[in-house]
Amino acid sequence: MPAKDVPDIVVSRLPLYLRALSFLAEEGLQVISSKELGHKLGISPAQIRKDLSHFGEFGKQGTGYNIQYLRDQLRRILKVTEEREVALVGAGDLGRALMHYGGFAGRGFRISLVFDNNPQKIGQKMGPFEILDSESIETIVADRGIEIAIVAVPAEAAQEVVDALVRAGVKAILNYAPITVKVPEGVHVQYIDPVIHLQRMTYYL
Amino acid sequence: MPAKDVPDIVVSRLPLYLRALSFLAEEGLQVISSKELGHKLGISPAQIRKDLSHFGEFGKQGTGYNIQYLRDQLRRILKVTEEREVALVGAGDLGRALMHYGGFAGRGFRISLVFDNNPQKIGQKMGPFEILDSESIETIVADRGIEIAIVAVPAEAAQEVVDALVRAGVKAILNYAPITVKVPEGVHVQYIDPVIHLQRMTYYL
DNA sequence: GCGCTTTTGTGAAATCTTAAACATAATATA
DNA sequence: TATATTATGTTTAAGATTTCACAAAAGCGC
Repeated sequence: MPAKDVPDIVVSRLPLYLRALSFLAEEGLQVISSKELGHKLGISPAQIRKDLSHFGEFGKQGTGYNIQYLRDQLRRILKVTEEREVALVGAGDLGRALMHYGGFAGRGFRISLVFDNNPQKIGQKMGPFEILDSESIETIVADRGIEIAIVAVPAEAAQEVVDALVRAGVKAILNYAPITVKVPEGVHVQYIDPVIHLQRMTYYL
Repeated sequence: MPAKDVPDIVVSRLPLYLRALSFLAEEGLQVISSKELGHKLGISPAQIRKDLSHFGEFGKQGTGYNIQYLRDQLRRILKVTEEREVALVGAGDLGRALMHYGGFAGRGFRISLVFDNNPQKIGQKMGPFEILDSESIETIVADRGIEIAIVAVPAEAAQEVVDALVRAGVKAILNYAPITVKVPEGVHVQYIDPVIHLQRMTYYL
């Protein structure tokens, strides 16, 4: 359905292009060349053109790319044309910050369920949602047909939560817990651990 | 001082090794082979051995790696043997979550300054710190000799904040704002944008 | 219309990265 | 002590990714 065989590393850059194009469209700009876009992103123009060429021909020679058109094409390719429901597990400080984060809307995602295993929190409100018992992840997430989840629980609980999400049919997991989790083939995991990112820079200090 | 010419991509994996080894050390384990470690991390044993070989010989044939020893060596290589001070800019929900995050201690970092530009917030306490005026980033961060900063402000403010941090002498920036920023040669930036990570997975759904 | 400039899409070349394979060394077994 | 097993560090090969370079197309000015 998508394309035949696009390298993962190419796919991983598309969201960066989309983010920049959305920003440029907001600014009211119409057209941008691979050279200009590359300059903004710190990526070579050739790489941008090559990446996009995996999916079709979106530019016009001598002119560049129509910003709105390319943005829409990237949204289609990345399948974020409609807002997708996301289940959030973990109602701690990080969970709350994610809940209140205004940046999901308009970029393809909407948190629509929140779970926690703390009896003190279950039943309470967080934002517009009632915090649900983590025990019910399997049934509720499956019922709603939710495919995407964010895990914001301590490391000790993460694998267990991920297992429940996988059983519920979740196919994409954004894991904030500082641990590598095991998932079956076909389930995707992305990791966010600020310490890992910081340590990637201290080497160069 | 570090090594002659280690590829960035190799350096980027070292923190993952360190994280796993610290966890194993906590568990009381003594020794691990590249095969076992690779299995835990989803990385090939050959790659782990190759990566480590850039920095020296840390293992013993027939046995594997001494966990504590290799952990200590990685801490040394990544220069996180002592806790480093980090300046946090942005005292919103995310900033608060980072402030309260217990995961920095013991992994080489300690937030020790918090800035915001909101007059309502300046002077208030957040955790153990008084929120300082963003206007004073340049002087205070420079005075303290802080080299690392976390940017947790809206996209519109990010470049301006980054510029101030760079002028203050910061060399490593973890940017949570959903925008690519410009920095001079020699300043390192890592990005965390949950939407980017989510969009890297929706392609495969 | 005609040259001049710009910029795309792409095949080929260059570079970088990963995986495979193996000699060597350490340990365990008997 | 000899033999079998395990696992490293490194060399070599394979594979993946990026860069280069250029033909073709589109717009602009005159």
